[in-house]
Amino acid sequence: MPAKYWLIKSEPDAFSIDDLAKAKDQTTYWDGVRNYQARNYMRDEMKIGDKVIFYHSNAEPPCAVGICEVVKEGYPDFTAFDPHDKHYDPKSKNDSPTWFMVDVKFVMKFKKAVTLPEIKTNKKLHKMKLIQPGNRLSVMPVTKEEFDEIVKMGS
DNA sequence: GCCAACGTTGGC
DNA sequence: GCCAACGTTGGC
Repeated sequence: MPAKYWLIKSEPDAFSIDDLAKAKDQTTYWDGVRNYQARNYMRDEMKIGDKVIFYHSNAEPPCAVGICEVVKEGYPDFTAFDPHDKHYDPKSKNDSPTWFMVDVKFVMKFKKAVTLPEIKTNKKLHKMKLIQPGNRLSVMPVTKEEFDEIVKMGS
């Protein structure tokens, strides 16, 4: 199975790529996703070694800022079990979790952030889910071509 | 801070 | 099962 390519969004105020680079083992668990489609991607399709674009949403400007990779495949998002956690969800039970997450590890930060306007004006990226109206998925697949193009724009 | 786009929830 | 209300996301 060849590696797949993904894009994950984070608000830099909450968790930025620099936070990931500084994290223990430069690795974090991608918790708090409470969207079924994104959940399915993490639970079923993201595999160890898959490459992931790290995207800053709600930034000025919004931009792709670097790359990380999947180091642990879908497992229950335990933050959903903790009533004190911001992402607590009483629907999710230990024996039948509703929500899943993966672990990602820092790979590199782009020399130059690739901004949303740049992505929108690049013809090769017109098909990206990211720029389709109304798409608010925080985890989404990208093609190898799109991934390579963004890496090229960022270096 | 605003608001459009959506997903989810809950009353019926 | 419909649909209005509500909450969240995320660009601007």
